[in-house]
Amino acid sequence: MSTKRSTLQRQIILDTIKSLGKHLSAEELYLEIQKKHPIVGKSTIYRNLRQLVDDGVISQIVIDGVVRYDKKTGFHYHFICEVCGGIFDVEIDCDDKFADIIMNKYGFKTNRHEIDFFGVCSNCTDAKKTTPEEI
Amino acid sequence: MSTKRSTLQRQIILDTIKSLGKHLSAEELYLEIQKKHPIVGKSTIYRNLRQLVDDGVISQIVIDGVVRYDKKTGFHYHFICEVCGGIFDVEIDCDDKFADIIMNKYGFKTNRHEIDFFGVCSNCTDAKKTTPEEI
DNA sequence: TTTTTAAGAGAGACTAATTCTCATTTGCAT
DNA sequence: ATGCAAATGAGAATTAGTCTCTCTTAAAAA
Repeated sequence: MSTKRSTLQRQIILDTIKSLGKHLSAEELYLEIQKKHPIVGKSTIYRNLRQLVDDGVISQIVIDGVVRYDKKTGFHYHFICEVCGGIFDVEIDCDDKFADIIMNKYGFKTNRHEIDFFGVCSNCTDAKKTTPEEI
Repeated sequence: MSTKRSTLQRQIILDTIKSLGKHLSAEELYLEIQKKHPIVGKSTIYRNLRQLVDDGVISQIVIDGVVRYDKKTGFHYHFICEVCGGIFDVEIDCDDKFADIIMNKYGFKTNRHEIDFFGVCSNCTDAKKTTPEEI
């Protein structure tokens, strides 16, 4: 991690990301922070988001062309509900075989992968069940 | 597929995508087409790319925040080489268990997924082998 | 074939998201 | 306390893509 000074703004930004629901875009985060801390400018938010990603403190995901930030950095995937648009963290283990299969077939050395699953989340499935005629 | 008129421009765009190396961005495609067919305007390229994606003729991928177009539409994943930046189509079969695992753990119905693998392609691995002291 | 007409094209205005610039402020080492 | 590099804020610039509006043209109808 690079040498950083601790500023009020950076603290506010990080606190907001940690405390809030996940997967906000920069703009959403900006609006959220505006509510309680109008001191923090938009450039500062973009600048800090970039730094936090570079430092591996948070991670960046792109869903449907929109860049979003995720406080979760460890190993996980994402599930995007095509009905409500919700983005959910998914923790399943399918690490194992990929690297070997790809090495054997292509000679490529894989050190990381990302998976986005698309479908219908449980909330939306339940909602649908109550109005089956709409399906 | 929606009703479409066949125009010279659309043909040029589609031909260029089909004939060229894969995974160009809109801008790259525009520059490429400019070389041989300066008739085709940028709006037309964007408009047609969108239509072709909507019609399922080509597919759209986002790599490192950049939207790219892929003439391959069937089932496949992508491998991104972190050394040369190359994007390769990967065809491996790991469809099977995902949907069931996610349904059991989260109650989410998965109907599709995308995987991006990151690592070092064979070309770049070979290049490295010849200069091991740099690693 | 000519005529008609709506889809498509082209130029460039517009928009949204993000980065950059630069003058000002501020955390922190001395 | 002082100095200075790092960080901030405001807004300009950039980028990627969409929209608008007029002109052109593929192709259906006459």
